[in-house]
Amino acid sequence: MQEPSESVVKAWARLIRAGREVAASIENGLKEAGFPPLSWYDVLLELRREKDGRVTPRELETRILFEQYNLSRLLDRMETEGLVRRVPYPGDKRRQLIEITPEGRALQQRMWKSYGAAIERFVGAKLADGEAEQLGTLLSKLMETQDVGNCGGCS
Amino acid sequence: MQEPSESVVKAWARLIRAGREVAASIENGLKEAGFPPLSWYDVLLELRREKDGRVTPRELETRILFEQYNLSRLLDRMETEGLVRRVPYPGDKRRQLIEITPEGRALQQRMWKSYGAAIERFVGAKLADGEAEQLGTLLSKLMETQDVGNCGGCS
DNA sequence: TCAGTTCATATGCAATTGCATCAAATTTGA
DNA sequence: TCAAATTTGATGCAATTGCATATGAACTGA
Repeated sequence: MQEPSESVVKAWARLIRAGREVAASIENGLKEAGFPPLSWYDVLLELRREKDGRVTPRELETRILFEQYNLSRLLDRMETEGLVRRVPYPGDKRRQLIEITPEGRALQQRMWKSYGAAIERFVGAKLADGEAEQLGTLLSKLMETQDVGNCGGCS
Repeated sequence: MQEPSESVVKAWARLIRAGREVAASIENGLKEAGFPPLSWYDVLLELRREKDGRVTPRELETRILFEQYNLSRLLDRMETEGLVRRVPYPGDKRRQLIEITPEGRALQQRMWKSYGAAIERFVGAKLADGEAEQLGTLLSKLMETQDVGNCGGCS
């Protein structure tokens, strides 16, 4: 086993701490403005990005990194509030499509006013020109299974 | 209100996603190895860093970014497991000191074997030389209230 | 074609978190 | 010096999450 270097440990610690701090600040702002949690926004945004405003729960799950059972219940709550609707998936009775309602679209737009401002305040304003780009690039290296490994370009 | 630039939004999104992905991977490893969650480790580590192995809950709270009531209950669980002990704070009967036990120290050490390896695997191995340093520097800009503002260096 | 497997979603129950509030001890300030 | 305010920590209760498993639908392969 390989011991991580000091700078790696520090990067990890800061990743977690910065993420939590910024997320807490942003969530706070939303809550004070009377909005639901960020996870609701994430769902609404993913749906809004689809031309027909529909996605399967499975797809949503991977996009917003939610556990299946948690998403199922989040959708329950959002459906109760009239923000989304469950509609049958043509040709497969196991599956379903989650569809955003007009109320859902409206909420997403209202939330963005508050959310976007918070992102600018707690992220944008703290970084100099080019640093956001740089940060994004570095973070993307931590994501996904980028271990090509056994078959990188094999024919 | 200021709209965040695209690169800022992307950096924010990746901050959250990368944090979650890496944290999930690491927590998974710990769980599979039969260890408690990371929050337990955080507490043990903070205590171990003190020469006498003691800190007040208030101090812990800010160091590990835990809500007071959540920390109170986390300490309940850890105390039940014999990893920490609550001892009276001399001169103030409201306060207390959390003290790490020998079992707590032992657990911290065992956890580090697994935890350190995971950090190296999911963070260190994904970054080239110097990138961890760079990432840490960028992330630190997002933290703390760096708005000196009203009294920066006033006499 | 049908028994076994896999897939998509839901749900009961326990653990954890969030919120509001409490109780006790200390500090403040008139 | 004492009432009011503040600080520290705990706790009842509701909401959320995690885990295990259920339910029903669709594939798979002899």
